[in-house]
Amino acid sequence: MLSKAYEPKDVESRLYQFWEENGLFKPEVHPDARSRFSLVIPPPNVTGVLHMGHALDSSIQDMLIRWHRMRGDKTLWMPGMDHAGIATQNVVERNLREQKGPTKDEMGREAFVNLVWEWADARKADIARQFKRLGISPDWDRTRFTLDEGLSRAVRHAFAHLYNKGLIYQGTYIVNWCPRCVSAISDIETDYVDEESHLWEISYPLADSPDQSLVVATTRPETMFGDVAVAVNPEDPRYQKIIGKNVRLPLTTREIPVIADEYVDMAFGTGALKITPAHDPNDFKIGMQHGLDPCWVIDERGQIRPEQWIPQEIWGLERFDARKRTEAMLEQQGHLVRKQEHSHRVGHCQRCSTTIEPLLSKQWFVKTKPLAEKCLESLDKGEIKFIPERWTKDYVRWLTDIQDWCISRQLWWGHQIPAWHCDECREVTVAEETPSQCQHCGSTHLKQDTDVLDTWFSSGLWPFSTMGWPDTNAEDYKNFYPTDVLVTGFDIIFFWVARMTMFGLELTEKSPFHTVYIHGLIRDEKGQKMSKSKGNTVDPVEMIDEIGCDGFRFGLTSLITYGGQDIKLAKDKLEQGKLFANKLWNASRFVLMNIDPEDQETGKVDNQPIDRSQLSLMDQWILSRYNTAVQQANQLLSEYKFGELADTLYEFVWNGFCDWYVEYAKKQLHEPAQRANTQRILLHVLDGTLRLLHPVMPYITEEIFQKLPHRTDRSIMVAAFPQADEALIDAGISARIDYVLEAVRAIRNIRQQYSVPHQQPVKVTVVTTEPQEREALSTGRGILDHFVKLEALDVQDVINGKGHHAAINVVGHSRIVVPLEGLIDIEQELDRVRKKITALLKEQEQLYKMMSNFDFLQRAPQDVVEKNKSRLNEVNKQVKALEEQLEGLAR
RNA sequence: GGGCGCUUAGCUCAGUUGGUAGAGCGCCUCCCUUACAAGGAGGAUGUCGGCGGUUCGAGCCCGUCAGCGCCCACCA
Repeated sequence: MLSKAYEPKDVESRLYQFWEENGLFKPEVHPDARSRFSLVIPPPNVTGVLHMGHALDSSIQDMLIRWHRMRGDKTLWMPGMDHAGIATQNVVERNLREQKGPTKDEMGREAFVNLVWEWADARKADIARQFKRLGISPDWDRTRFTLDEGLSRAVRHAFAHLYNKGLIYQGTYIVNWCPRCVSAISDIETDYVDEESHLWEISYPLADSPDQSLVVATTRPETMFGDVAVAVNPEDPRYQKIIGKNVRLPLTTREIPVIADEYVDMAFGTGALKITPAHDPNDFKIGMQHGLDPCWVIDERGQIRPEQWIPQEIWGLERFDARKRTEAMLEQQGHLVRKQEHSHRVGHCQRCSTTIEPLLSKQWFVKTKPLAEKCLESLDKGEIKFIPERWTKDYVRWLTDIQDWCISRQLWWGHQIPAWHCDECREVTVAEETPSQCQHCGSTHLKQDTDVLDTWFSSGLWPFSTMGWPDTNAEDYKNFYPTDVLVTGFDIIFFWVARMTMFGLELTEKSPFHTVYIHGLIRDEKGQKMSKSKGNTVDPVEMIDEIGCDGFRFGLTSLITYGGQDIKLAKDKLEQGKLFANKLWNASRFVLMNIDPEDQETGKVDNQPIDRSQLSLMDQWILSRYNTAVQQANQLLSEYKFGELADTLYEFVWNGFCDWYVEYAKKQLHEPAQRANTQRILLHVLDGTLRLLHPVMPYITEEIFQKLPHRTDRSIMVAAFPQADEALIDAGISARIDYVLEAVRAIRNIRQQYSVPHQQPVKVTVVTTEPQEREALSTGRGILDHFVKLEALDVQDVINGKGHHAAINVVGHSRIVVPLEGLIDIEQELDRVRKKITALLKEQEQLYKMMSNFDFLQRAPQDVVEKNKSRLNEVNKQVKALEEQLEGLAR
């Protein structure tokens, strides 16, 4: 027997242990399956704690994997975590700083990396523990980490492959440089923010006639010492005469040429652009085209280099201090023509928010064009599709305009680049395993490149590196690659999804998955993005403690939209999930306590199939609705419509099974002829419903399932997912019974409206010319009788007779009429209604008064105003309804 | 500068082949009836953002405007 209320806590830990101990998360539960289904989890960063996004993401994946497992597929869900290079290194460095420990440079590379490992290992265990609270079912024994030996080998293999094909190269280009992380970062790790700044106009005197000058406009005066030219548009009439001449760089003695380049916009600033190739991507391009050598001003920590072409006053200054000093010096020497307000977009490091310094430096790059083309071809061939489809556009656009990907990072935590520099011939040897000698000159004096790879490089290999690749004979690789569906948020389509398809198609010649399911972002109740800095994050584990895993997951699932809209986290939705779990629990209690054990010893009950020749109308109705729900559930799952799935199941369980069938079953259980069959139907529908719900609500369904007397499976996880029995879906019966139930509602409404006591039977007249409705009423008489006590049921074509004091409701094509004479004291009822109207009118008056006061004061709190408004609305409507009632009574 | 999404009940949102507007919460009335008061029964509620068009018929298709939000882009 089930306890009176569902207690999630002990059930959850007990069952999770049961599942794990019985190896139910493993593919081997279906050793002989003909079809298979596999997923890889988007590996969470070891820096993080589980947030609502993970909860959503993994709940969706768990639904898919549980569903497929129940369908008998051989399923693998590969779990794991990401080393999150830059993020993790930053956190550990910060910890060191807070503990006033040694800096990483004082510790040295090896000791520091060991420390990070220690920290990461602790975090990994923590994250796995949190994940398990979600009730998800990946095969934990396979847990991978992007820095594991196997995955590292995959990284080296991939690097060598791409290098040998010319798809990885080393080059000197402008990269986004974070002076705080002291590393290059990629374009998409840079966030642009509009900032209020200034546009400085500076006069550069002509070298041959110092009394004339050329005025340039810049947002970064401190970089002027790196200028190697001033560019003007070749069409610009203002500057025709000075193209080719030299100007002198203020505050220095250097002279630089005035060049012509079409890139320059004549309308912007003064139409003269200073060219600083070392610190600006466009300037770099122009400089290259004009054969100008770059001239560095700012170093990798964002400080001014001590170089002879830079005024000594600003040596070693931080960039923004240098800007102020430069401005002051320019002003002092009369070179500052103007300083205007100017807003523009400035790049920031995604990890630490530091302003990016575009810096010319030597880095490793992936040549992305050929890889991206493969992705686009694959998309054209229909090998991959996005749900919702609209994300395809973003994916295509990004791949079409793709820039080469800077993959080297000047960090210590990550995959060290498998490239060795020869001390003698200066050439590079790239190899999967540490080479003993230089490929080019045979020298043994080799030094490995000190940089590590962008963390997304290893993530990009995730779907196959976790499966044993590059060993293409690895069991998992053979059995489970390519995977089926990738479930993630839109924020990492570029970072991750596109990198996986690029690498997958190049390295394995297969798309790593055929479907990408993109869900919305979880926002807080006000619709704001959740973030630690705003302090509006919600801890899913706390939520689960509060409302139980199943209720939480159900609530979350019902919020998922097929359109991938962002999700505003509404607490009451989750509460609703909790209530639903409770409802399911109690319905199950009812079923179980109404089953007669046939055999006292084993507790086994009547295990006979449902006798289809003995079905009552309600039996037929519930079986039809149940099988419809089954059909829909299968359909909705295959279409990834999870929100609709939750709605469908909720509606069926609550409004179909509990509200009507269980209530009617109470009667049928008392009829000896119907008792056994009713028990079988209750059990059958309950059993099927549990299976339908299991992918969404894993624990409670398992807990109840294990109490079912006739079950043969050891766990609901391996019980078959229901398939609809179409012979039992009967639209005609459904419609007729739905009509009868509508009639029940109408009669109840009338009874309540006129306060007819429940013991008192009523006479009902139904006026209808519809043959189906007539028929439904006659066959459904028993149902009507059970739900609303009837004295007489009369069906006719037209209202006959005097019908005074009749209450009328319209249902379908019928009018349901209950004569009130003899049922209630009309005078008394009239009096009661009149009194009520008077009271409401009084309240109405008060509310109006209050509202006009609000208007007058003009500063009432919005929520109070709204509450009043809606209350007023209510009152008005009630008054209207009561007046109508009054009219009916007086007739 | 391009692109995308959203606007439906007091609140949060569903609503795909165009065919009588839905759910949950909240609100009102009644009920502790042994599955469940974390419940039951009943009820009220909408110019589907504005305007125009296509259609026998538009929340849905087309055009346009407005408000909100997001993404992308090298203009110093």
